[in-house]
Amino acid sequence: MPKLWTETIDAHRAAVRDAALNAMAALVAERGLVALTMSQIAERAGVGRATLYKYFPDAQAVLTAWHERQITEHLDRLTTAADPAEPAIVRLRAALRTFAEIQYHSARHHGGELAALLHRGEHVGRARHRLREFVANLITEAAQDGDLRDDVAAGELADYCLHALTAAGAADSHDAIHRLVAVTLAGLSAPPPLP
Amino acid sequence: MPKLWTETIDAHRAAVRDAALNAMAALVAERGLVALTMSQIAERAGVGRATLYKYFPDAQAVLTAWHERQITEHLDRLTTAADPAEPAIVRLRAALRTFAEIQYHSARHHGGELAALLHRGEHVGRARHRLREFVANLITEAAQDGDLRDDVAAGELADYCLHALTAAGAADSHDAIHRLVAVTLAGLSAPPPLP
DNA sequence: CATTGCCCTAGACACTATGTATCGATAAAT
DNA sequence: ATTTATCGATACATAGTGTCTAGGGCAATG
Repeated sequence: MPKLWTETIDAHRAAVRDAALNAMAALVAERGLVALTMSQIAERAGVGRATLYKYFPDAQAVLTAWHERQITEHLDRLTTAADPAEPAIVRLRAALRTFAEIQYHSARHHGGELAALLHRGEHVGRARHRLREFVANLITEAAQDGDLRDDVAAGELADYCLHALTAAGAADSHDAIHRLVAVTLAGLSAPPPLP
Repeated sequence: MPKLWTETIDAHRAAVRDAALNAMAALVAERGLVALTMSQIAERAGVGRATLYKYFPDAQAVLTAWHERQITEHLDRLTTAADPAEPAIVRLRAALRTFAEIQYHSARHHGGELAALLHRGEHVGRARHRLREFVANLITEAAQDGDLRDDVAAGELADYCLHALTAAGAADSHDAIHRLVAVTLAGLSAPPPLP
């Protein structure tokens, strides 16, 4: 069984990697992005500084990896947020609500800077793109059902949704989140009155 | 006339300060936020490193000052975007359109990281708050005219608007910006159908 | 025109962070 | 028990930080 070998090794590597990402998030939350250093990440993660360099080449790479992990995790929660048997508009509503909740908690646990960068910036790449496509597909489906406007491309509407819902980070209550989701959905569902 | 003295001194200080902020923006755009250093800012701004420390205590302070300058500048453009004689809904539309244009250009000139942080984060403070209040007032007025929904607080709607329109940074054309503004306004104007 | 203040530049300093290389130690797999 | 791979520690040259001091430039006074 050569499997066991790589399995435990990989498990350890994953643990160290996770510790580094968590340490990074905590440091940014309390000291800001600009002051982020490899030394502090290593110390906070309980790992040798030289060892950390074997996992990430620099602080920017740690930040990028954290982004990737967060967005992947968010995507998992979104995809399991709704029963696949429901109509698209219901699944969309559930996904958007979940996304808003994530933003709400994310803005509180990590600092504002991390939350702000989470769903922007080119370096995020693949995971960010999958998130956008997931929402865009739901929108396309719902539009085919006649539940949403179809005069704007689904991709553009998905961008609109994801950005609008980041306002949940500034919400001051759970009810405010629900109102925000309702307003955002109104932008999607209302057909244009008269050009 | 001791006035002349302070006038030219202040003019010089403002020039150095501006050069530092511009240098900072350029550096972040091409090297990223994490790699921002006082040395590079000073060099790029054509100013002694020790001198820069008399203007800003650290790199974070330069970043914050840049934010403040940008948002103040944006607010000026928004307030002059519409004829005060027009009804509130027209002024709101003009302001939102202007804001979207700003986001579009901002995302291209400065890197994604700076644009992402621009309208988030607590350290921005006063200017950010004024921007929010300006939009909130327009929304309140328009709601009183019966042109907008009044079932959600104007402040929450203002947050929704400003976040939704940051999607303009990802737009790929001028027409896309117009569609985004229309969708965002639809979220504001549509009264809830039936709870 | 010389003087006075102010501010800037430049250089130096001690300290911390970076990135890399090497070492013995540790722990898993054969 | 031996091999293999990683780890922590240490070391080192380079770069960034924050502060201080000395010297120069320039506008406003006398």
